[in-house]
Amino acid sequence: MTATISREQQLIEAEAACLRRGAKLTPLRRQVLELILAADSPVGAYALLDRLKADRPGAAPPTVYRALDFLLENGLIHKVERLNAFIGCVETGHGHAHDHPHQFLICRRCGATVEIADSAVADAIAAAAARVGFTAVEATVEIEGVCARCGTA
Amino acid sequence: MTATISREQQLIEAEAACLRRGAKLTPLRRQVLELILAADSPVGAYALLDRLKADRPGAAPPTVYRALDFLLENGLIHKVERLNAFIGCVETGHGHAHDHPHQFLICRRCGATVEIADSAVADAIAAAAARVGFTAVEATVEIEGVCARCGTA
DNA sequence: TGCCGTCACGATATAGTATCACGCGACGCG
DNA sequence: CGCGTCGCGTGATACTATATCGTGACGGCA
Ligand SMILES: [Zn+2]
Ligand SMILES: [Zn+2]
Ligand SMILES: [Zn+2]
Ligand SMILES: [Zn+2]
Repeated sequence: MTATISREQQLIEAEAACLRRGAKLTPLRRQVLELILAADSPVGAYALLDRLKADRPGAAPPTVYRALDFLLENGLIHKVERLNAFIGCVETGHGHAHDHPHQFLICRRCGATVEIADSAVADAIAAAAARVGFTAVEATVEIEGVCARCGTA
Repeated sequence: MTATISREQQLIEAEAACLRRGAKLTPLRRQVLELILAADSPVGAYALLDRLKADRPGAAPPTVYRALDFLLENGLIHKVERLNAFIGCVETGHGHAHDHPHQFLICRRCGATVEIADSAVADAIAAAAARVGFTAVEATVEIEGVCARCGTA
């Protein structure tokens, strides 16, 4: 399972990024991040809460939402709006910017969700916005369809 | 107020589109659509419910959600995922397709949300998906930033 | 050392969004 | 008339997210 290696690398990257930013990846926050990275699809806040309760019986909604806020602010995870769920950020090149252009591909059959960072899409969006005098700051792009695996099967 | 004229035109278009599709725009559904078109920003389901209750004291969540489902299925409105709110579709050219490529521009200052249909964005998205073997069916594109009015002010 | 501000987090309550399940009456059709 | 479908009323429930208060740990600074 190569995914395990990638997950651990992501955790190491995350700790490094927090160090650079002066942000504290506390045990609780790290544990929530681990839970998100361990899942193979986006995870809802209450699913995280349930899993968290195994270790921390006192965990409540604010516990997980505060951790999620931290992880979002530090660019370690993203929210998938269509699913009300959270997924780890795969971007490691630029040091987990607070916010970077990205898009999601969501498979309708298997639920797999992958993050891509296509600059042509980002450019087209910025251009379309500028054409009507709108200054784009951030864009949610969530593409539903059928992934390669499900398409051939 | 030219918007009023546009709204009435939208309602007429909506009725025509439903006739063509064999769908029934009942008084309740029409009223919900009117409420959505009357608002100058996207409206939440419970805001609609509150306004609906003025006329229909018995209205409950399923009342409005069923109407919203109908309007969504018939392409008369869209959901803005980032806001958990609904907005009228401005597309009248192709007869309110069940589903057409579109993008939203959401102003962070004034909350104004406008729908555009930029084919360059749609093409870039389809191309980016195809590049990784993904067949795009539908895409949510919600662009946050500053609108022309707020940018110059 | 003592004071103080900030921060992470526990704990309780509440707000906001969406769906389920049941039933009934209107309508269209054979 | 018998029957199926559909629109919608009604009550309950599930799911998602935030508000508020308190407390203990830590770090800066006289
Ligand atoms: Zn990312
Ligand atoms: Zn798939
Ligand atoms: Zn539209
Ligand atoms: Zn504005």
